[in-house]
Amino acid sequence: MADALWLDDDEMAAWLALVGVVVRLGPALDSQVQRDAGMTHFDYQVLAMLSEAPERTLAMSELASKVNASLSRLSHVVKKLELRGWIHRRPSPTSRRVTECTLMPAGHDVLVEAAPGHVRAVRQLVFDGLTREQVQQLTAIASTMRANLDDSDLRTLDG
Amino acid sequence: MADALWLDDDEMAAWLALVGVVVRLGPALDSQVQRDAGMTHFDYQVLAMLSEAPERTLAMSELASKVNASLSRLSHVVKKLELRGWIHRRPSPTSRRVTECTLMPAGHDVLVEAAPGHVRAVRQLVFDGLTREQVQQLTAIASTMRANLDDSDLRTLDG
DNA sequence: ACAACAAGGTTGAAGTTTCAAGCATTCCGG
DNA sequence: CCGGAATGCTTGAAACTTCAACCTTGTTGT
Repeated sequence: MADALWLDDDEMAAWLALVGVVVRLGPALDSQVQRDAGMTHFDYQVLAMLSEAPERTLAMSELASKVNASLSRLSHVVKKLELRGWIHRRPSPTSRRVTECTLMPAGHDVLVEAAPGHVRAVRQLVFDGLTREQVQQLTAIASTMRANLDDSDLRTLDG
Repeated sequence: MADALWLDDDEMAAWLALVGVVVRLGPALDSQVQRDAGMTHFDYQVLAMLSEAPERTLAMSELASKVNASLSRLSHVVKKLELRGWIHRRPSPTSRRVTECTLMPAGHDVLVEAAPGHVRAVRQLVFDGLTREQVQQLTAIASTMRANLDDSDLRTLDG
């Protein structure tokens, strides 16, 4: 391990800027959705994914992977959303170990009401001031990083 | 506000890629530092910032802003780290309402031990596979987003 | 001086996330 | 067809974060 050195200037600048964004983006989206719809950004994503699914229904596992969450986290959150009457859970007819979640009308309504504000927020917080070129650069960069992150899950990072 | 439309294809690609990164980066760093040093990435940052400060000492407020945290969050965490003997808190001699945190030798030791692994992780997770140009692009892009995010804190995003 | 207000911090409760364990169901090799 | 392993999901406890309330100390305006 010859590379125990810290980052060079360019990298450090990028690192600090990135951390600044990562640390603020979540909370910023959270507080916007919270204000507009009384729920978490994560709750919102769950409803949004269901609304785009066929029958507005997905198995827990599929839903979990779409919202980048652990099954455990999702299970807790879905329980909460079910209590609010926004989602319904039932054992799948086709396989007795899967649970299907369906977006209820009440959930769809609240989603529809929250959506415009959320879109505006994403535009303002993320894309405002970026050129079209930068948007494409961002895609490339983030995709590379995403691949790095996925790799490390497997090769537990030890080297 | 005529723009209640969702994102176009380029933007959507960037958005998904970005969310994928944002959602994985924190946990990935967390689990690395957890494994190597039995603490959170956030704990690590606190120790790291103190280690770079003059006298290895900072006021709570300064420390909070360096690690991008609320004072409340920091207070809870510092209490925990103090219990572990890594940090010491004392009222400032110069102003009776500020509390100073100092990194203790034990804290420094644990930090030194964790640092190389952390640096390796950041390199592998973030910079691996990026060209030098992309690193600079990233800085520009993230800085713009950071500015957007900071603005929105003030103008509460209502339009 | 004095009242109001801002700044620096802490705390407890409530909400969220993670962690480890557990249960039932399905798949697979022999 | 049997036993083991993997899959899908839930749960309770522990850890963490946020939120609102509160205390104390400085500051400001009058």
